[in-house]
Amino acid sequence: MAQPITLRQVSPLKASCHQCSLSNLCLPLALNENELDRLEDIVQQGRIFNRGELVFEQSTPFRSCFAVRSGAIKTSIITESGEEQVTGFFMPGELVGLDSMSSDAYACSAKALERTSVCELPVDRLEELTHKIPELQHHFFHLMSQEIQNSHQLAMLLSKNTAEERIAALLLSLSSRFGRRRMSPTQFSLPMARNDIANFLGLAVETVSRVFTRFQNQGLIRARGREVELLDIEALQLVTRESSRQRC
Amino acid sequence: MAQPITLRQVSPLKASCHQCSLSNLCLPLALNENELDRLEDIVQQGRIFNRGELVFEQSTPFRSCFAVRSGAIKTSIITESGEEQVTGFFMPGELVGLDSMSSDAYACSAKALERTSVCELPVDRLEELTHKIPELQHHFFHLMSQEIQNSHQLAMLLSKNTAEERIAALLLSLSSRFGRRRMSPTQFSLPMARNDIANFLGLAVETVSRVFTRFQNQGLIRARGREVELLDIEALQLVTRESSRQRC
DNA sequence: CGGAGGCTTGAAAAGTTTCAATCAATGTGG
DNA sequence: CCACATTGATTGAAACTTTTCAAGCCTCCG
Repeated sequence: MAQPITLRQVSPLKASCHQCSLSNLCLPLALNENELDRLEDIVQQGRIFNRGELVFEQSTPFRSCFAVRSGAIKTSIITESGEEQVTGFFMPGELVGLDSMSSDAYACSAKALERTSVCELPVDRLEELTHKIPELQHHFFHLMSQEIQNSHQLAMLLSKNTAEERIAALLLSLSSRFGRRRMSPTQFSLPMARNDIANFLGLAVETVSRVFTRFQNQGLIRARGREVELLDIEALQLVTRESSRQRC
Repeated sequence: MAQPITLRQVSPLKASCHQCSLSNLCLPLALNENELDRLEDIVQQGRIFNRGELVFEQSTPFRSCFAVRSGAIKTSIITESGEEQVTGFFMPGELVGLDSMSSDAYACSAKALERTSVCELPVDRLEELTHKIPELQHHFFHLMSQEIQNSHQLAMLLSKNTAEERIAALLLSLSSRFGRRRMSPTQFSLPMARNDIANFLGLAVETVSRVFTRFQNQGLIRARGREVELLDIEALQLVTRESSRQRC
């Protein structure tokens, strides 16, 4: 009984953009059957990275973008002085590596925060394909543009908002990103350490810790280590907009 | 004698991507003659905006990107609460509007900081063309990716660096961007007000002012209003890397 | 000339960082 | 299997940077 199934799955790593649960978040959006097939041809699916493993490393030759299937990835830049700067967290359905498309080397390193499965998209073949399929090119422009906007949002958060506002914003962002998947938007496990959060948000670890406990005392969240429960989402949203309220 | 020349220039606004002095900064990079012609067909050159005029406005239909020919543009987002957040300054040879390519409306407003000349690139026709010319598509991916990296750089500056470091970095950035043009990298006129600088760098105007005078007292710059002279570029570079030095 | 806006300066207040110490959780080796 | 080392998270108090508020100055332009 297993035989015929095995035969049908000769290439098990190749046959699933069609039924991938991430498809509307990830690339295939707006492609027809035929085009999806061509996309699948170039996608290497099902690569697994364990917690702490590098998906790619800054300054090594840029070959591929990676779509997160499950798990989580953090990207970071090592500055000349050796400091790490976390530039982003990537959840399932999100595409890592777009910021490297302007050079021959990766602009940042990408590390798996937990056991993580990704699809690899070699850029040279991807560019060929985007050239052949206008919708895919459009989608790619879309994704990159979105990345620019995200980064602007982050810059805004960092330049204008207090520690509480930044952390509330991060929690809400994670919540909605979990929510888009089948997971609970109010109760989840943070894939990253306090250190990563602090680094990403431009704060000291101690500040992050203090804000978490402050939120907890105010009944906004319940946090034990990386386990987080959002108890009052609306209040958290209010926190992120606090900066506005004051100036009106 | 003028007649035949006039005839050749029937469309004076259309005939200059070839000899444009910005061509290696801007789009035409790596295109052949024929391709350049096709690019020129879709580019509307020579639009002029006066100081303070909007090149495009946030939330209005997204139609075009704009390449700065001369002058300077600032982009900014108006948040729900009505605050302005400056997201970037664009100098000659730079492309404005890439962050809007993910939606049907402009993600930010673009305002001319001084009398500014731009080339308009309608996106629908641009996407057609990038589809036809792989090099142009590649170049566009390149530009957008660079924009992501720039924004990450900015986020880094905002999250990790002091007021002095931020301002030194901005001055050096402007310097190198002026330098790439025919202009002096050490003596120039800031196109933006202190207010814009402060907003962009996430500081209070007063802080910007103080740092300027501090730099002046230290002999790093000479500043009178918007006129700036960089007296000691190496020292300024040291300032930007000060954060590194401390941690080693 | 006078007003308006932009720029500068000072002093107090606020928020965040830094330093230091403690605690909890986890894993290792005796 | 328990003591111990290690790592990450938390808490407190002092130090520092930046903001805020307030006032004055300069300059450009009607």
